[in-house]
Amino acid sequence: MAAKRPHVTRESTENMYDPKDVEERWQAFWKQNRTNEPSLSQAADPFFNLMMFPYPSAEGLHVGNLYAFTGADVYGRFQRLRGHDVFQPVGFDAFGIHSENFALKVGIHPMDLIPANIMNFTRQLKRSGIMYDWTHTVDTTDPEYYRWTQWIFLQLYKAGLAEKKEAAVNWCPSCKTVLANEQVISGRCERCHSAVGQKTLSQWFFKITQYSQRLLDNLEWIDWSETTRMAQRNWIGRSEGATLRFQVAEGSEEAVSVFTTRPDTVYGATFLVLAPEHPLVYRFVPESHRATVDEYLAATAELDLVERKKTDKEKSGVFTGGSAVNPATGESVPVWIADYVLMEYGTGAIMAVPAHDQRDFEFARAYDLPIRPVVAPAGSVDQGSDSADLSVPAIDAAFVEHSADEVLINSGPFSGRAATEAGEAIVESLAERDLGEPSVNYRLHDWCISRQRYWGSPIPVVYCDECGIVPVPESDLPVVLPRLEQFKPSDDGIAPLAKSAEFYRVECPECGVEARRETDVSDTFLDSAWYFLRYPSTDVSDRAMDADRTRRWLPVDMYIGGEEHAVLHLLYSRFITMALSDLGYVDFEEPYKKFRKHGLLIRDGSKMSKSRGNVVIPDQYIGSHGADTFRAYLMFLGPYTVGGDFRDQGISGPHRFLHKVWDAVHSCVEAAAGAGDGGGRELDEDIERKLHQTIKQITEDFAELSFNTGVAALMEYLNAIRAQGRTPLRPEVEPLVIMLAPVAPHLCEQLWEVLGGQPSLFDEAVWPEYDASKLVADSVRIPVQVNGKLRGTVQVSRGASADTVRDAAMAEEGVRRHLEGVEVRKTIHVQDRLLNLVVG
RNA sequence: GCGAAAGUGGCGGAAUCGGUAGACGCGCCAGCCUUAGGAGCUGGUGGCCUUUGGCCGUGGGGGUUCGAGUCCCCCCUUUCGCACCA
Repeated sequence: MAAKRPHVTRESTENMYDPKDVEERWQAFWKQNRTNEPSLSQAADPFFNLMMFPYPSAEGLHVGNLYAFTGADVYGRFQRLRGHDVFQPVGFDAFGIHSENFALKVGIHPMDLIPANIMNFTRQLKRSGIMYDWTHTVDTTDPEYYRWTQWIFLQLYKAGLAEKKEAAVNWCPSCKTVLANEQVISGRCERCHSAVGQKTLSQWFFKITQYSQRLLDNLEWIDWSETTRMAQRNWIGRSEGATLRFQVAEGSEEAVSVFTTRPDTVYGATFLVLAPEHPLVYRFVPESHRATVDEYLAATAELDLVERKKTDKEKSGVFTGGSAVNPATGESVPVWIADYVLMEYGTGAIMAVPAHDQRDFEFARAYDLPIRPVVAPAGSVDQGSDSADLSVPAIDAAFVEHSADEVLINSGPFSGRAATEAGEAIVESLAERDLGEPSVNYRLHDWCISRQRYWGSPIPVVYCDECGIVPVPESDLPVVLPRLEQFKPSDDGIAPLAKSAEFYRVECPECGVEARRETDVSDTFLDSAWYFLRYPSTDVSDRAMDADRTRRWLPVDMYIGGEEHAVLHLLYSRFITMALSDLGYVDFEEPYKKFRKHGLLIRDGSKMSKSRGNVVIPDQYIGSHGADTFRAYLMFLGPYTVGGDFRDQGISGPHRFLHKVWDAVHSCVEAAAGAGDGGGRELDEDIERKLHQTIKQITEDFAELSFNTGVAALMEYLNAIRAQGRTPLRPEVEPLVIMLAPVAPHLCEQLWEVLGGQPSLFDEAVWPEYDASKLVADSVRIPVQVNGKLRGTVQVSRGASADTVRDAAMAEEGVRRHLEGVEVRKTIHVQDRLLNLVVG
């Protein structure tokens, strides 16, 4: 039996790693010493590390929340160890339909439920060791918070950015409230997935569309995940084209405007289609057609958005009986109504060019309307001629190409010109007769913020018969949400607060006559659109934001959150910030310097859900393994920005690792005490190189949120220390403790102290720097290939010449065998990397 | 339909200015230590074969190259956005 290698493991059982003890001790220390509370008014090197605040559900903290927070926390602690003053607050996004529905279900009032949930969340978060500054939290349901949400509404109102208007809005029949466009996913409510209908109601809108172009332009330079920027770009949906006017009769003042991206095809516009909701619909309907039109409009009104927006259904529509004038040809074209034209996009009316638009083509086929080709495929007609035949070709689809190669036909003076260039010329000529102009259209809509629900911030407005809409004076804020015992939403679109005379009866702030409060509450997304602005100023009671602190801490340095908010929260908060910037309240227009999305956790290969019964309860694992192990496992199980698969068995790897780190540090200190030195002897060259390589790797990995490879590198480094087969030395383990600290903060605080450091490590320790000259060895082992296949390796000194390497390679048995009887025709040598011998 | 990302051992995943594929971890196997072990330690672990050696191998098929997981073309699959957007 070979001699046993000395174990790094310690024999003694005192000083066993007990996560529970260690974690409780350091959590108490942090609290007592205010370790996680940077000086908001004086910090020299501020770094605002923000994570999306949770909705405090009754089920408690979900492992998905904790995954997100842990990654953000590792990043924040890393920045702190690198010398920044890190402000890392947390709060609760506690208003909203979700809480309200849950409260209705269990019969507990949200005003009782939410504080209990928040307490529970707070307890769970504190256990997990996240570096929150608990002295600066927000709770969106606290009147001291939503007072400023209401204040923001007033600022936008005064600036003309909030407007009450009657509009066809999305109505969720199950949540019994209107929804913003962003909350309708494929025709369904994002909350409850019911098919959304449409209602015409008077609602408050924020004019986010006024910011469309700026919101789009800034996407070019903000440092965000590319996929998120893409999602916003798509959502804003800019398209360039022209607005053209089809007069109701030759020379009439009255006209139907259409938006088109293909003005080059206007000569092929053989009919006009209005959305069923278009205000001019009845302008075209003679008595003879009234009945059929009525019938069609009634039928479409019945459809919910899921039905209405099905793209695979047959096109349906009805002839109005009227006609309008094609501005290019001067021809009279029939006006139709069809539900494939949407009131919410463009002008709610289109010029139909069946030959060159697939939808128009299908509609024309269904109703036997004329199809006139005006764009010829490249090469099919001679440039400059107009010889194409006017009969409809036997095509079964619209021809939609339009590059510089396609040529216009049947287009009067524009025939024979390239499609792209002719389009601009046509618009120009129509503009001369005031029948059109170039225009840009956006998909983005104004943000409907009214909600006919109870659990939200009241919209601070009063309606007076004398004065009209009167904003609540700022000095009267907050408009407090009263405790209503009956707060069920109703089908009629009337908000629960409308049943409380005590709430809505009010004197007009301007003239003093009896008036009525707005009884709708605002969208939860308004609460969350500005919460990060409040964090540094939570202890300031006379304004939303303290100017000095805002300047010091904002914009946010790093924001980490889920991609699901790519077009909701992230777009709204950009808009609110931009508006506040224009109003002079902040001096930046983009709220987040950097945004990174994290991935999603799945469990054993499938999505976590209550119905599958595979939801991970963090408490259970923190209880059994400790928060540090749980954190390390979450960070290790996959790439943070992609997500990963949570498997119970996997947690033991990081658990063992932390135990080994504990043992290594203790045995180092014990041995050093026994030897009477500090354990601070010189490192071997190999381990020193490994250390510097590790520092480089971890520093780069943590900076780009690659926590899984970072943790792996720490494990590898510890393996290298242990493989030396002797008691670890202080210069080996000390950097390990510092670099592991972001991941396992409690453990490392303890070990830092064991090493003789002054707590807190996060105040005292300095993130190690690597020495580039120590990254590589003097001698390197490089692979030798013959015809690209690996045949051996050789050890040569760094920088060795091709000849030296080849000589060494020739001495290798495995290489020589493959060179027998053949001629080396070519030698590829990449210095310090590889030698490839090409033989014939 | 459009757009984006991704397909690597039994599993989670490393490695993409082209240069020793499978780091790290789980699991598994063997040994040690133990009254015992679901603890700990040591070693091994992509597949196949005629096993001091060799062949194959990163979804499939082509290509470029001395050399391809990585670059190019085609195809398949999955996931996620958007979706009658005029």
